[in-house]
Amino acid sequence: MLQHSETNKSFEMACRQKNLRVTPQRIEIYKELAKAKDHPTAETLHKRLLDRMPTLSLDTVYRTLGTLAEHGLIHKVDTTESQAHFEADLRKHHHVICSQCGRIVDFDWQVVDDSELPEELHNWGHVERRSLILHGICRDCHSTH
Amino acid sequence: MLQHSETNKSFEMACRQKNLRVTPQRIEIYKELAKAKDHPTAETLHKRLLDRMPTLSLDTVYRTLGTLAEHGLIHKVDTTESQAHFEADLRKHHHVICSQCGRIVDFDWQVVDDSELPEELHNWGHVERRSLILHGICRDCHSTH
DNA sequence: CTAGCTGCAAAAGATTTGCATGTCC
DNA sequence: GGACATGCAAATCTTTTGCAGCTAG
Repeated sequence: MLQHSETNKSFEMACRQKNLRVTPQRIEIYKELAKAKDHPTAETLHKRLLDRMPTLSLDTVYRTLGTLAEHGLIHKVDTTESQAHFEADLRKHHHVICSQCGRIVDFDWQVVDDSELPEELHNWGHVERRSLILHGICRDCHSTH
Repeated sequence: MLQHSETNKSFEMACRQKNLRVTPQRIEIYKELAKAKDHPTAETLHKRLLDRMPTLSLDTVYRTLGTLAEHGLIHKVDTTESQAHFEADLRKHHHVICSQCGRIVDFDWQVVDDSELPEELHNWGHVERRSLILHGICRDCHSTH
């Protein structure tokens, strides 16, 4: 993740580096995503931003998230759901998803990050990122049920 | 995966076990998915089946895949795409996805299957399945570009 | 200035639902 | 026979696109 108080500056620099214009919408969308811990969808982010930016349109949120993801400034979470979930944290990490409530939680697992990939992949092509998804039932849902 | 020539029988038994009716549509959809190696979408499967079953409707394919996935007879692939991809192979395995062409390829990686999960997950809840997604550019796309 | 972004409205794409009919058990 | 599944059509949900005006660089 782009760091702490630096977040904004780093984001603007990253945009410039990719020839993306720095607009107030992009800054706010990025800031909102960066501070979110719940891997929000475009719609969720849009709702959260409406207070601050009453004229922000949903399609701008979609476009912005798409553009940023395309340029690697944010990530789309590998999810089985119909709505796309996003995150600004670019550090290596993985996700556990509760099949019941759908909540997505981050965790680290260096075994997955650092082990050499299996032989059979050596001539598949170039692997850029490893993303593990654990499926299960979280404690809350399990005790509720 | 339910085995070879047994596929059909096993599938029917699995359905009965889950109290799902065994209908010709379900059998054909499952068979088509089981023999596919490309993790097809509902629409793709539907097209493939239309020759054999001209009256099969797309919404039945959606409903059937949804039902089977819900009961664990097939899996939805954890994908960042808008269209859902399915597979009948229930054995532990993982996926590499080419960001360019979108093709999904299976591979095995026992390190991921067998290593003990990180401490921090011990009180998250109950993890049922591990699904690793590798993102990258496949050899074909890389040489083309 | 001008290429790129935004907002609006409308379209497209993907999936779901209501209902009448048909079929599995 | 009755609960469940299917097919059709229509609705819904999610995302994308065309276009005219606006804005960052």
